[in-house]
Amino acid sequence: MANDYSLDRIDRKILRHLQDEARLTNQALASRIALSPSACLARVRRLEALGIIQGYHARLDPFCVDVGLVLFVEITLEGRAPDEQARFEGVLSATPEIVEASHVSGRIDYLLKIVVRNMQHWTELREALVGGDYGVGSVTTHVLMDKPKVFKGYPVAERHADR
Amino acid sequence: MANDYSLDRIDRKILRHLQDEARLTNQALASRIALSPSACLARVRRLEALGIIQGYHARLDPFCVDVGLVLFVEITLEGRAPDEQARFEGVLSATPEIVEASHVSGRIDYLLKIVVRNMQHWTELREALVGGDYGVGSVTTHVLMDKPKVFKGYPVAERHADR
DNA sequence: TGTGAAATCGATCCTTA
DNA sequence: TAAGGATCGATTTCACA
Repeated sequence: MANDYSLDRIDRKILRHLQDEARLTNQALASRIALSPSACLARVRRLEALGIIQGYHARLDPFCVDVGLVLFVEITLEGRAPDEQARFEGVLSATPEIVEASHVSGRIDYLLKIVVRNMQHWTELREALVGGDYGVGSVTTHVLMDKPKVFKGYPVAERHADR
Repeated sequence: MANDYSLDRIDRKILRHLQDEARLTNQALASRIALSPSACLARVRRLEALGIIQGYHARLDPFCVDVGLVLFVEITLEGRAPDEQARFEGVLSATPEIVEASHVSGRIDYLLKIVVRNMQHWTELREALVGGDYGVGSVTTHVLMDKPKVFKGYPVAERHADR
C-alpha cells in the first residue's frame, strides 16, 4: 500500500479517466483506453479492491445546499499527547459541519474545512469548539472568497517516475 | 444560482446518494428514493444542468499515484490589486502540482493544496513560486501527516433551513 | 412531474486463448 | 491477462396520466 509499483500505463489511464468522469460506463471507459470491456472491468475492480480507488463522489456546488460560508480553520491544541489528540479527533467525527480535517506539521496542528449557513452559525460552532474542553488552544479562521482552482483529482503520470 | 429554493426533499436525497456513491446505477438510485427510474433520471439531469452537480470524481489514494507529500501552503501576495491577483492566479492553472487553490480573507491571501513526490520536489517548486516574479510575498508550508476526516461531500439537510 | 412499456445498450460471467 | 459471446440488467425515450 501507499506505493504504485503495480500500476501500469493502462491502470493509470483508468485512474485518470475515472478521476475526471466517475460515471463513465465501463464500455465507454474500455473504448477510451483501447481494452475490451471485460478486461477493463477486471482492472477497475482490482483498483477498488486494492484501495487505490477509495470511492466515487458527485461534486456539488456547496452554495446550493445550505452552505453560506466555507471556512478554513487552523487549530492548535494546548497539548500534543496522544490522548489529547484523540479527544480532539472525537469532535471531528461528531461535527457534520467539519467536512475535512487534516493533521499537519508546522505552526498549527490541524487544518479544518468547515461549512456553515452563516456567520452566526460559525460563531456558535466556534464557541462550542473553544469552550467545549477539547484541548483547543487557538483558532484562526479564513473565509473562502473564491476558488481559482477546484480539486478534481491528482495528477497521475503516464508512468511511475521516482524523480 | 447559489441558492437552493428549487430543491425538494427528493432532490436532496439524490444529492446525498450521489455524493456518497457516484457510480450508483440510475435504477438503484431510483429504488433507494422510491421513484421510477425515468423520473429519477430526469431529476439527475436537471441537477446537472443547473450546475448543482458539477462533476463526478473517483477519489484516489494519493500515495498510490506518485504523491509522496501533500502540503497545505499559505500564500500572501505583495500587493492586492486585481492585476497582481490575476498574475498569481495564472500560475495556479499552469502548475499541476497545485491541485486546489482557495482565495481567502484573513491573515493570508491564498491557501493551496499541493502534491509533490518528495521534499526536493517541493523545494524546487517553492523556489519557482517565490522567485518567479508572481508577486508572492510569503509562503508558509504545512505537511499533511494524516487525515482524520476525508472530504466525501457536504451535509445536505432533509429540507432547506434558514436557521 | 410521475409511471410503465419497449427498444437499445451496457454490465458481467464464462470460456478460450 | 485479454478477448469474445451469451445472458441478464440498466438506460433512455415516449405515450399517457
